[in-house]
Amino acid sequence: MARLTSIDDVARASGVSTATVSRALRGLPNVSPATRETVLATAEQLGYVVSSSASGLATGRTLAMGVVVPNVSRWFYATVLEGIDAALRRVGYDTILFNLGLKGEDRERVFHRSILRKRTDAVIALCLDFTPAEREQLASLGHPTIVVGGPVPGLRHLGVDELAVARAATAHLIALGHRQIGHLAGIPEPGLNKRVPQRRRRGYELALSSAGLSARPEWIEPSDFQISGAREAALRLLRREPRPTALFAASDEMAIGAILAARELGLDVPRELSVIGIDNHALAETFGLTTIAQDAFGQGRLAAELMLEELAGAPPRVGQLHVPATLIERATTAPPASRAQVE
Amino acid sequence: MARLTSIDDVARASGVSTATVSRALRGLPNVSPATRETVLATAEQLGYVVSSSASGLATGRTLAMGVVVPNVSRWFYATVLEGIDAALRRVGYDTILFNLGLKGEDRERVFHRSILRKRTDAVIALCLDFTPAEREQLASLGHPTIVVGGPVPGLRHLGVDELAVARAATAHLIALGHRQIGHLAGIPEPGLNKRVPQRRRRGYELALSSAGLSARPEWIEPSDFQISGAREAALRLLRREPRPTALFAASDEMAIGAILAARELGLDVPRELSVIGIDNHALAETFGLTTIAQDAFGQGRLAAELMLEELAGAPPRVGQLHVPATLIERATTAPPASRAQVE
DNA sequence: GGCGCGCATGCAAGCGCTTGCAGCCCTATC
DNA sequence: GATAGGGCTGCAAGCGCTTGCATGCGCGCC
Repeated sequence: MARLTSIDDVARASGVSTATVSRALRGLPNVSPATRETVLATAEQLGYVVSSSASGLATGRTLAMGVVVPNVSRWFYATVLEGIDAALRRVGYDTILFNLGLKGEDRERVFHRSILRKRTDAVIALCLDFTPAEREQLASLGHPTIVVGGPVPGLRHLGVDELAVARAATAHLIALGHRQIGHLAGIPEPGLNKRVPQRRRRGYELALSSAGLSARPEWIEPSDFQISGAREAALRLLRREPRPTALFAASDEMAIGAILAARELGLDVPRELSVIGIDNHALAETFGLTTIAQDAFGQGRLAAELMLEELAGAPPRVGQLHVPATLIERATTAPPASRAQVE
Repeated sequence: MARLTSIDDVARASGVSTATVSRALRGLPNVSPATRETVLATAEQLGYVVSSSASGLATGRTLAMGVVVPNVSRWFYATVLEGIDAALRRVGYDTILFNLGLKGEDRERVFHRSILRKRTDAVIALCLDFTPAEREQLASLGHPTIVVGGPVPGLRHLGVDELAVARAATAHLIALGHRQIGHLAGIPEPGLNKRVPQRRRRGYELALSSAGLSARPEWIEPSDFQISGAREAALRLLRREPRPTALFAASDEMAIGAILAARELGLDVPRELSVIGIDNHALAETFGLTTIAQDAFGQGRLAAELMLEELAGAPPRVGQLHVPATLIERATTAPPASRAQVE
């Protein structure tokens, strides 16, 4: 592989010192307009690109952000990742992906301090479950860190208020007149943040009890956060009698699973069964799904911007950062059919 | 930020030179077992991690692979990305993500030679459409490059044989006895490889003509590769009379859109309409979808391994690399209902 | 007309690591 | 008991860039 053109080549070709080239290229002051222009032109002509290793070594900055994700195929992670990358790309930062894998076989490699450090200026972690050792390593990394998606004790966190979101979803069903409300609950998946399904379930229970209702255990059916698993869970739940008139699913993918299940059972949504989810997943609109929307892309972007600000010297904002979530009413929720008779 | 521990710290603490530390840590020969053990222990104790900038500068290797993707939220890209990352992670390589975005607003930033070079040892690009200038930049990058997913003239490519896959899918429908076969065709999306939808459609046409059938223009309905768009396209197609008895969708997501559309129209799948897709998407099983499966994860892994081999000095394998695809029969295809009567 | 100041530029010392080369010691060989 | 050879180790020169400091120039000011 031929030697790439270095700053010396540019310096020689434009008849100035490397120091001047460096300053000119980075837009630093104290470079005459004429010189700057010459340098820029020669650099362009020579196809010069700064070596990130060399400049990283000299400055101590890598201009790269580590992003730790459990996987990249689920909507939330993929979308947050895109938000992060977009924000970083704007300012010339690179995204270094650390895909832990759901099965977690790579966790140790990432966390055994071998990777996160020295290659990134900051780290954004998505909604993972961390062991105390991992948490400590993240915290002691010596550079800004934030978790997006699910609260992790001891680490700064950015995301929706899971409890409030779940309450709002359930409350919407209650407000429509439903009294028999089931819940497709998330299960704690290995490696993923356990708090998210827990809080969503707790929010459901709180909303019910606030309305003087109580959760019937047989109307709470757990499954993973996937469409297929939720479909099966919903089939189990809906085959039981009596059947709830509405279902709060812990995520849109689960809600879609519920809709599929309902169709298979010949139940009309929303006449015979209302369904609400959380997320505003890409497919939510296709299914006409009523949901509590969260802006995953925006969360990613915000997290990245926070990190960049801190790297630029801004004082760290501590504590939990809650981003808003809003109800989007579509076609899967309606007053219970029975209600018309009751009234 | 406190200075991180450097190789000098380890050297001093273990009473040897930095050269020896470097050799010991990297498992190089000519280090006595005793010394190596001491060094390893002190390094561990001090929490030493090599600075990728410094070692990158010294060796000319960054130990990072650039991965250029159009987006990360579609199944194929996400899955290939996971395959790549898994293969890289195994050998300590990092994945640097370049998310172009479908709208392509960041393309220039990536391609204006400012990013790809000097930070990565090799580049894997996913199924994108490149301008001639971009192709040239990729080719002249001076390090190994490969495209996964769709053939790009002038660049090495790895993926299924699109034409053959589409023929196989269509041929399966023909073999079942279908004579009226429609096609949910992909449209060339901005920034994405146009050849993929084109070849899939061409394969469909070839399969038909091989069987003495001809494609009826009104049975070919184009849409994007998403569930929602395909659903609408399928609704349009299926509302027309006469209606085909089978549909070959250019991807599983499109096939799922078709299934949703059929259900909405009250058509029984597969009795009144057979549907076949391509991919074996994560949702294919949930929908009982018959499909031609391609191993996206494996393609990513293979691409990464090829790049790693070449970086290790192996001679580059040139030419197109076709990976296998296999028919998976599930529940959305069956002989046409009319056939029983005909026979 | 001399002095001081500020701007543009260059010099050179790192940043932390790798690696060719040289040196040392210890063992095997004759 | 020399000698050669090999295994360990250290020295030091970079890798390509950034940046504090010094230099030199031209200008405005008194």
